[in-house]
Order: sequence, then C-alpha cells, then structure tokens
Amino acid sequence: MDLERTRNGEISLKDEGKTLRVYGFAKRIRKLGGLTFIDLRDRSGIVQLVIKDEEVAKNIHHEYVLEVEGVVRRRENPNPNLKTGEIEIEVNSINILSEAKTTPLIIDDKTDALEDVRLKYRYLDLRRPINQERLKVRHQIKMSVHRYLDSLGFYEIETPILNLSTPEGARDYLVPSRLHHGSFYALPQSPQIFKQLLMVGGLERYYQIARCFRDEDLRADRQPEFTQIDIEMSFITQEEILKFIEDFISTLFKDVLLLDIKKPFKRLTYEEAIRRYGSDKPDTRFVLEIEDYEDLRKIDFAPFKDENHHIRGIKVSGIASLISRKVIDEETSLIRKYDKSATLVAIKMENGEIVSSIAKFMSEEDKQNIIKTHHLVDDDVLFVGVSSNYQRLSNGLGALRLKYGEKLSLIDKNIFDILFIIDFPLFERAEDGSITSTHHPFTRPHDEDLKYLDTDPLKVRAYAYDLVINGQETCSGSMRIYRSDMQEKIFAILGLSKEEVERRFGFFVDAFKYGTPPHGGMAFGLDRLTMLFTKTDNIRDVIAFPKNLNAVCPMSHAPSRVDEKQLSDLGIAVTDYENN
RNA sequence: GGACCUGUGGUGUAGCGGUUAACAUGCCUCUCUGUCACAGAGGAGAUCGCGGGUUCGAUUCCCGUCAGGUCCGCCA
Repeated sequence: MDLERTRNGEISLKDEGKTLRVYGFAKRIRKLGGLTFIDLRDRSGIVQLVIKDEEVAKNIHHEYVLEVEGVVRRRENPNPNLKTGEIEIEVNSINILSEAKTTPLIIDDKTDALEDVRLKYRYLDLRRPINQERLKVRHQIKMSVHRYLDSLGFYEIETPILNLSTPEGARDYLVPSRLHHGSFYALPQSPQIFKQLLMVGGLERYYQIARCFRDEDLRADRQPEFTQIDIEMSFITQEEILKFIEDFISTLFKDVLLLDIKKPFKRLTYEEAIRRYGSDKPDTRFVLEIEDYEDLRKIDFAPFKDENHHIRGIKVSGIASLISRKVIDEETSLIRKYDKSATLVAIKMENGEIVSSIAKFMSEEDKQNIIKTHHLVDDDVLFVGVSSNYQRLSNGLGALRLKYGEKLSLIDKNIFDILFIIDFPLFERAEDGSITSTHHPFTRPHDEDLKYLDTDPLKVRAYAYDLVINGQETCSGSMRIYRSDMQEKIFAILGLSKEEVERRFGFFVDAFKYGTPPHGGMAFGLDRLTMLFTKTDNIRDVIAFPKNLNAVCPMSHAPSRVDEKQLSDLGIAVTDYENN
C-alpha cells in the first residue's frame, strides 16, 4: 500500500508549480477582506494557504480539518521564521472534512491553559507541536532500544500482566477473578520474577519494554503505571553489566540526541553519595558538598556536646546578607521534612566577624578557629545541621544543597551528568525496626560481606547499582541470587516464615534447584529517560494519557464505580464507598 | 496519613469589606488583496469552586469542604 502523502512541513521551493493535495488543521486564519491566509498544520509542520475567494474562506474556522488542493507558489513576502516560509499554496478547492467547536486552549507550544485543563482535553493538548515532539522522542528511544538490544542477541519476551500477588514492596493493583471468587490477580510491579525464570529457562538475554503498576502515592515524577526497559542477562558479571549500561546509554544519546557521551561513567559508592551529597541519586552537576563539622564540637553549645549527634553542613558563599531569621526558619523546616529532630544553625561571616545565633557560645578563639578551618570570607554562610540520625540529617542537607544549587544557578542545565551508584546496602532498617531489602529480596550479597550475613546483616553490601543522570534515578539493577539455599537464607533474614516463602515464592525457589545460571540485570525508566531527553521535570509531559496526582484520569475520570451486576459476577460487595 | 500553595467570563490573570467586577487572549459581526501573534471598529460572554460564619453589607475576612498542584511519609 502506498502511504505517501504530502507533509505540510516539508513542502519547499523545489515543489514550486506543483499541484498538491494537503490535509491538516486550520491553525490560524487571517482574513484581509478578499484575501485569506490560513496556516494549515499537520504533524510535520505548517504550510500557508492563500484563498482568493471570500465565499470559500468564510466558512472556515479555527481547528477545522481540511482537505486542500492547490498549487505551490513562491511567496511574494517570505517568512524567515517558518520552515516553509518561502512558499505557499494557492488554493483551488477546499473540502471541510470536519468542523470544530472553539477549543478551550490555544493549540500552540505557548498555550494559555493550565495543566488540569490541558489534561482534561488531552487530545487537544496533544496537537501542540511540543507534545508531539515529546512523544516522538519517546518513540525514538524505544526504537533505539529495540535495534541495539536485537543487535546484541536479546529477545523481547512478554511476561504476564495477571500475576500472583506478592505484597512485599509497593501495594499491588488487584484484579478480581470471576472464575475464582475471592481470589485476585495482581498487576506486575515489575517483571522481576519472570525475567529471572527466563534465565532459568535458558533464554540468556531478555528484554521487554514493560508496563509496571504500583499502587502508591503519586509525585511529579511518579505515575501509578509507568514503563520500564527491563533487561536480564545470564553468565555475566557486575563489571560486564556496568559496561553494558555505559554502551547502552551512550547508544541512546547518540541515536536520539546525536550526543557523544564520555565513557566510562563516574562511580560513587552509596556510602560516599550519602556522605558527600546526602542522596543516593546525587546531582553532581555542581559541587557544594556536605561536610562533617567535627571541629564545632568544641563550642559550648548543648546540641554539639551530645556525642550521639552528628554535626554536618554545607558552606554557601555570597549569601550571608540574605540569611535572615525568617530564612533560617524556612531552611530548618526544609531539613525537618527529612529529619524531624534535626537542628539547623547558620554561621555567617560579615565584615570579618562571625555572626550567628550561637555566637554567644563561642570564645574568641573558637571564632578564629572556625574562620580558619572553614576558610570563611565575608558573605559566607555555614549551614550546620545537628541530629542523631546520620542518614536523615544528610538527606535534609542534601535537599538544602539542591535548593541553593538551584537558587544560585550553580546547575548547568545544558549538560548530562551521568554516574553509577554502586555498593548499595543489601538491607535497611524499616520504620518499625524490621529489616527490609534495599533493592529487592533477590539481590545477591557482596562476596566479601557474606561473613556479616548472620552477625550484622545491615553491614552487608549488595551487588546492586543505580544509574543517576542529573540527579534522577534512571536505571536500577542488581546481580541476582542464583542458589536456592542463599535465597532461602535471605528470606529468613527478612523474617519470612517457611510457609510464607512456600506460598509466595515456592515456585521461584524450586526453579533454582534445577540448575540456574548466574544472572543479573536492570531496568531503565523509560518515562524518566524521556523526561531527561526532553528536558521536562513533569512525568505527565511524556505520557500520552497520564493520571493526575489523585491517580484519576482527568479525561475519562477513571476509576469509576461499576454495575451491581459486574460486582456480583465477581462475588464482590463494596462495604466502604468513598463519599462523593 | 501529614505540610504548603492555588481556585474570579472559554483560557490566563488583576482587583477590593460597598466597583457597572478590570485587563489580555479567544469567540461572534462588520471593514480591509500580502498577512504571518495581520490591523481597525463593534458585540456577546462571570451567580468570583461549594457550604457555613462574622458584618448593615463578603468575590474580598474566618471556619469547613471539594478540586488542582508541589513536597514529606510511601514507592521490594
């Protein structure tokens, strides 16, 4: 079948004199009495139509869909701002294919409507070139992924959407079973178990551009359904996987953005990332690092004297005059979002003097020591955080660091800063004191740390790695456990009973008893990659039909109540309807 | 579960204890043959999210509620 059709944005002077048929939306109409100009927009761009018959032009309005036949002419007054600015189409005939109501938003890159209006009329919003470009980039990333992984011998394999619920980690989206009343499938949070079983199945190299579902609260960069580029390999080492990620990401940047990325990527251990940046996804496009301020312990200020307290902070230059009591209060509440019990004090340098709410606790010698140790010059500020919780204090200071990086324009928005975070801890302590997996329970512990598994599990590092780009977690992966005895041991440390393991993961643990290749893999967030490539910080911008923060589709209003019949077929009675 | 911000014609904003609720844009009509954010003239369009309170009087102040957004918790 011949799908050739003239694309409006590609008509040029070399078509001069040709009679063409073009299609599109009437983007803008300029009537000058007997003469009418229309910008006709299709996906490729716009071309100007000229209509000399007033009667024909009269019935055409904004966003009408037109079929036009006419002759390409050289323009008397070219428009250098338009790709097709040198030509126009002198219209012979126009067929109005579809009329249009007045649109609730301006269909242009620079629109007037706020996001909730745009999402309610997403199909109109999608007509804006900027959104079409974002979806195009998303498509190009996917095509690059398919090409590259195919060239390396990966198979794309689909895994089930209707799955067994395994309530570790995020909440599952549940689907009731009609044939088995009272039983539920769960939508996949990730294809994790299946891709590992594909390795047991001897497929060796698997990938899938996989939709994943997690029933947790949303954020600007989090949707309940999102897409991962999910990859798994057999007979591979962590070092080889990191190398693979470098090549994979470089290929994407080259294919989609025509950018050459420097390899190898920087590496930071998890410990170092928290210590220096207060985050496991640090933005290292700027310095402003967090430091330990042990020297301040000498000051006779009670919070500094508590040996359980960590004293850490950042030094920001050139802002002392802006740091009022009010600002310090604001920064304190920022820190306390992460660490409720943290204290924040500011030590300012003004006119060669230390100015601070805790200056009264300092001797003259203390002050001189501080100035010397921290190389303070006028207008410098030390933000000093104090807390017994090293991790949370560091997270809070990390947030403060980001705020000032942004505020002082220290961040170069035109670069891509790429790094690996490695050596994640295998476990972490949850709020309730229990031990949970940092990554997931299938992550292989570091060989060197196996000795701590029984004595001090929190000390065990994992073969787990993240890829961070511009402070965004873009990829996360690990080497997997491939021995069922080790897997059972990890489940035990996590506090799962034998019965629970049997019920939830029995088939999985069993599978490993029939010969399992060492394997590992990772998943890239397609949505986040697209956000980075299109320079937006809103995940809804890169998803054709996203949900709002309440997980509602602003267009269809899903989710909804359903008929009693539908419920009774499923053996379900709702006992607690949301009031609305 | 919690914190903060926002809610005024179709859209985006301004405003103020008493206004004819303002501006821009869009829409409709008219004039206009070289525009390209066309220009000019005229017109329609808003119970100021909803409920309650304070007040002689509330779009404005207070409380509640709903909706949207940003963040913390949560996201193996």
